[in-house]
Amino acid sequence: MLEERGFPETGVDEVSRRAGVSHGTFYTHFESKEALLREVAHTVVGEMLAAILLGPGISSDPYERIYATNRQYLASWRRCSRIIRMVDQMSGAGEEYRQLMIEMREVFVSRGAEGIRKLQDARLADPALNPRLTAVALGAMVEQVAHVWLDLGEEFAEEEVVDHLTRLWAGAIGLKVPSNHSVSE
Amino acid sequence: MLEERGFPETGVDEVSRRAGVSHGTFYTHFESKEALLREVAHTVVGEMLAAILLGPGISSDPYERIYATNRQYLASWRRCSRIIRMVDQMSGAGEEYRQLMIEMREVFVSRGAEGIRKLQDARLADPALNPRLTAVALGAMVEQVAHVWLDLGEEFAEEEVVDHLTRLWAGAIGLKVPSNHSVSE
Amino acid sequence: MLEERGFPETGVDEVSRRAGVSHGTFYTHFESKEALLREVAHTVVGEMLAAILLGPGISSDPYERIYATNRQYLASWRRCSRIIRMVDQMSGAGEEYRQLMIEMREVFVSRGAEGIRKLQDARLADPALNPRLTAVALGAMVEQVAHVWLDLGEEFAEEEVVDHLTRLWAGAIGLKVPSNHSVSE
Amino acid sequence: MLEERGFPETGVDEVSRRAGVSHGTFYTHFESKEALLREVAHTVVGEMLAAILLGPGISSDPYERIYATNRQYLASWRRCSRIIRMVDQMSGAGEEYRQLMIEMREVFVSRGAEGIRKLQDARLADPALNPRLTAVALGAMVEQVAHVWLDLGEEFAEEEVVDHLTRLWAGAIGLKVPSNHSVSE
DNA sequence: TATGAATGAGTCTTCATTCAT
DNA sequence: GATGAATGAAGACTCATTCAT
Repeated sequence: MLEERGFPETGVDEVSRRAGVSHGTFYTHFESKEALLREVAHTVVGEMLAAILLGPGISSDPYERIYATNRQYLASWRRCSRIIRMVDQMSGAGEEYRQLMIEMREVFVSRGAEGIRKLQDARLADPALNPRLTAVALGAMVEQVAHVWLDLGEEFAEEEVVDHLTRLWAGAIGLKVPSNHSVSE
Repeated sequence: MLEERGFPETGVDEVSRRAGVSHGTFYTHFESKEALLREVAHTVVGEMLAAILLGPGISSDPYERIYATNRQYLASWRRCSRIIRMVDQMSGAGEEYRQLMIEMREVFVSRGAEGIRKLQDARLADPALNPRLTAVALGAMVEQVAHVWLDLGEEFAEEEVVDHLTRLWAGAIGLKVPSNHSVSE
Repeated sequence: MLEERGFPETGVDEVSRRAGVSHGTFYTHFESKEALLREVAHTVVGEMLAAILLGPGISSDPYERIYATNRQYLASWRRCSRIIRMVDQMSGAGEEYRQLMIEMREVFVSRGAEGIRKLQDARLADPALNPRLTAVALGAMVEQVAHVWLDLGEEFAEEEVVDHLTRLWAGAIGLKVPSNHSVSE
Repeated sequence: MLEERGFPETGVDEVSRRAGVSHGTFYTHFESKEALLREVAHTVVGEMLAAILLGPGISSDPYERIYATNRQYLASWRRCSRIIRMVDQMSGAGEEYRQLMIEMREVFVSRGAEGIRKLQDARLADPALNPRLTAVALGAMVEQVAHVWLDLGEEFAEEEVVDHLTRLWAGAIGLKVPSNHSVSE
């Protein structure tokens, strides 16, 4: 319910009530309201990372891999978006949260950068691109599309979203889109 | 200071103190705390829109235009990011703010989609792309890069960021990057 | 509008607005909000007294006189009730208002007592009654009936109310109700 | 202390302080400041009603019964007057309070009217009187005398007040005062 | 360990009053 | 004299936190 009303707007009473305990009991489990967010944040970020890091070598085809990762990411985001964004919001207020966001993003970015670098080495991607900056930008694209699509109600079919994100990503780094990949997957 | 601590965490007292007036005076100017955010939000969104809508026909070269728009956007974002993101945060709580975000995004998205459609008509962009979804995705990329770069402290040179965003955007839609645009420019 | 919302609930702004001046101007006319009530109270009490003291020797028939006075009182009350009751309310808070109520009542009571004494002397009223206490009680009856009837919405015809008050008053002091006074009069 | 300063002038802080708890605790017991008045009002009205409805068949002599009821009423009023009048004051502002007053009065009035009707049927009271209007008027007399005497400081002996109220009431309805009831009783 | 009454700092808001124009 | 922006004390109410049971 943190994800529904935001951290400052969510009261300890409400949290406790939904957990089926008295608000007094809350403090046997968490040192403070902030400690709750800390815990939740770490848990969710962990889940997010785990989800992404799992689906690795489904395929050796670069395009397939990008596609699989994007699909994965969107699925994870659907579950975690509210909390992640809440932590992102808090990053304006507490350095701890800023670090948490940076850490989380770092995993995605470094994986993405590594992948791009390999494609460049294999002459499959534009060698002029800064791998890290490119990974940041394309990761940002996927993340923000997830938000706009899932949270702000842009109406697209999931297939179409994943397909486009992958095409755009591939096109952006100069990876030729294989002719056998159609919009309908 | 709204942008520093977030809306719920910022007290009317603090706003007033920084404005050098008593908290009573606050209510001479704003009907309520919410009215302040409303006013600020509309103002900032207006500025954002104005800034973007200005720089039009700088060039007829599609790549140049994308480049100019990205530069423009980043400059605007630098001034407004905190407020825009605050409104975005609030969009989870109040429909009004959600609408504001949607409206603002709509302007960017529809302009972008229109541009993409024209490029497709001119055979300069991949005709298989859904113009709107593409505009959403690439707009999201620019927006989120601005956030990650400016707010979360990824260290890149501004030139490099603008250059890459433009390359990626161009590549994504299949616009061939003219040879005379280099990363070091 | 004091009479509509009560003294504590009526703001200086509201008073000023209705008077068509700025709230700043209020203080050129009244020293304070309390001064306003003081002034209004004195004025209204004055009107009330004036109204009653006017209609004197309409008739020499005691019953007629009681009747005329009751009718008079009800008419005055209709205009002043809210303010009078407000002052009565305030009498719990400020001695000044208590005095005002006492003064006002004193005029009615002493007139009433005087009338009763005369009737006793003329053997027309029960000589066992304490004139003052009787005047207090019967005055209280009229006053409170006015309130219950006019303010709390008991549904009676005005004629009937005046008639009954007079009958009751007359009967209470042992004044024989002349046979030619009917309820329908 | 509500009774001392009136509802609008009494702060939650003051109530809490006198109750020996913090103002925060107030809201553990009452949902709002208004809820306090509501509760107090209902309680007091209940007490008032209970007190009156108790003393029933002390005697079968009509005069005695009127006397007993008046004494009873005055005693109850002494304890409740301030709160009752506060509710009466509030009846100008909130319909709920107006209803409360009307309900309370209704009990007294209907009982009084019933009594008068019986006396009329028994040829002991003036048959020309409207029982309800008469009950309203005489009830109003008792109520307001209680206020003037107890709250505004008219100096009378309690015995004398009860005695006179009874005489006046009896005389008003044409009930012959038995010779064995003296003023000094 | 669980509870929930109690706490009190803190929040938004109102309003009588002042004062420079 | 009239104005209305500014003031700040005060009000009702919230809520994270504590603690006796």
